[in-house]
Amino acid sequence: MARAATTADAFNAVAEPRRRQILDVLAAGERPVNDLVTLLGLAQPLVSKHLRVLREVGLVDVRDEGRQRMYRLNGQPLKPIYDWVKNYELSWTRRFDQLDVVLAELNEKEHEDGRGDE
Amino acid sequence: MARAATTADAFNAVAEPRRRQILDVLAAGERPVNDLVTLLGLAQPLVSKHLRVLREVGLVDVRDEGRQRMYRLNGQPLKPIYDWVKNYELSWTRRFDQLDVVLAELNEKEHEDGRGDE
DNA sequence: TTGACGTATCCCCATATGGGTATACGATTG
DNA sequence: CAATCGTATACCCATATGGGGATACGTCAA
Repeated sequence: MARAATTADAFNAVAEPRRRQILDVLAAGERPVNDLVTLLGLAQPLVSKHLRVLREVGLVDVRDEGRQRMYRLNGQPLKPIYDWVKNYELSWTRRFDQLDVVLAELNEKEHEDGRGDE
Repeated sequence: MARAATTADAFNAVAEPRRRQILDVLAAGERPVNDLVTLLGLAQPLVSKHLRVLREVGLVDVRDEGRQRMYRLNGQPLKPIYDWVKNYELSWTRRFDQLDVVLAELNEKEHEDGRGDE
């Protein structure tokens, strides 16, 4: 088996930086494809492909407007990601506490002053 | 170019469900590889490979203990993910507001009947 | 109608994935 | 010393990626 499809879930879809960029742009409001092409400086087919992935995961909605297609953000599929990482919030906060402990031990050992930097 | 390496950043590393599972287990405390093999029911080489990815992204630390290798969680690399998704928190909350608006419009339409489109 | 525009799709490629199996390597035990 | 445990690595595969170029398709303008 190869890597999971990018369309498997929001986790995979959002792993691609360009896709995050697109969402960041859309966060400001609805946009036609060409706007994204210009703003991101990517080839149009590329943008369309990324948009397709985002669509399949439900991260964007489309609306036909004449010959343009307006894409709009839908953050809902991001919630599982948020919920998952949120549980680790302490883990990088506490990290500093642990680091402090280690540093304290080192200090004691050296027994001679020595406020390390970082 | 193919897809970005799984070791490119935490976003990619964490896109794999098994890797998230591993982190979830380690969140409870340090563990040797075999514990993970048993707990996750995966082949040992697979676990080692996933751990390697996590290591390269800095999501886990290792410590040699006799012939075992104790893996410990380090949530710090998850912060960028948290920071990014956090900005979209409103986006799935507000979603419901927008839905309310749509529903309200639909109601109005049903009552007065007016323009088509959506 | 023809033509131009805005997008999506098609085909081609290099890459590296997750999984499997076999094996290598260090540490411990006998 | 040899045998064994705990892990990591080496290979082999099928898969589908992100990017490029060309083109098809639908919509609107002459």
